[in-house]
Amino acid sequence: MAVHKKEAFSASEQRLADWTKALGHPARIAILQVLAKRNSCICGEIVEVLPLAQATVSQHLKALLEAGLIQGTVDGPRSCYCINPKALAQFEKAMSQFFKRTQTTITEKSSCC
Amino acid sequence: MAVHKKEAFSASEQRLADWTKALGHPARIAILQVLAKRNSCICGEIVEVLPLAQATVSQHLKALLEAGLIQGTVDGPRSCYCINPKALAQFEKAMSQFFKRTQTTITEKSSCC
DNA sequence: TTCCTTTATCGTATAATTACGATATACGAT
DNA sequence: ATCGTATATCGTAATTATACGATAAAGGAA
Repeated sequence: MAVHKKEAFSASEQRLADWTKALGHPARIAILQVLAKRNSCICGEIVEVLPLAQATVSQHLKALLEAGLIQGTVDGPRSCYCINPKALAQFEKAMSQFFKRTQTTITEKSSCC
Repeated sequence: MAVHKKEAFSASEQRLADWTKALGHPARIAILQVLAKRNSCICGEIVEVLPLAQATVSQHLKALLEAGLIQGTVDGPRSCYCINPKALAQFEKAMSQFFKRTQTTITEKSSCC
């Protein structure tokens, strides 16, 4: 019983799904916004701002790292995270293509339900 | 042990998270693209196109419905789904605001990691 | 009415997610 | 060398997601 069939979809679909999945939690959205606002690589400050325990924030940071949306150097008590501008730009491009594909052909009257 | 703390975040963060979460699976991305391409309310055709069982596709459709990204009238063997253009437009707007907030202040040189 | 087709739902199994406390780790400061 | 602070990881528990077969339900055709 293969519980995940990601492999059966196209690479671009998988990539977009990975990015949107990483965004699919309000805490991770909030983290990205905090990182962008400060424009620096704080970490403990994130914990102070979010209504979550330190261990949980660390997990969310890991998820964002694995999705490539943030960068980080993790050494000891001096962890440093920041936005990955290149990945975000690619993500934005993929999303705009997705919206273009799903919206342009649909008009108000053609939606039948 | 509250396993979900969504309530602790802002409404706009929750809304964006709900939408991106709904997009966070390649099957659901594929479904939206098929619905957009056909511009009509097929349903069984989706099952033929996707590498998933009918029951699984139905579950994904339900998730997209609950997120509001598609519309559907479900009566008997004549289910009818289609894109929800209004929701997609709102989603697109929220995403572009998100990217604006997270990207404009970050330049290549300011990413410190 | 009786079949057939289509689709949703139920039941179930497995895996992943979310969350937190406790602990380990790693570095700077004393 | 020891202490303190910051952060990642471990262990754990509860919830949700993913997937599918089997079944129910609902309508059209014979």
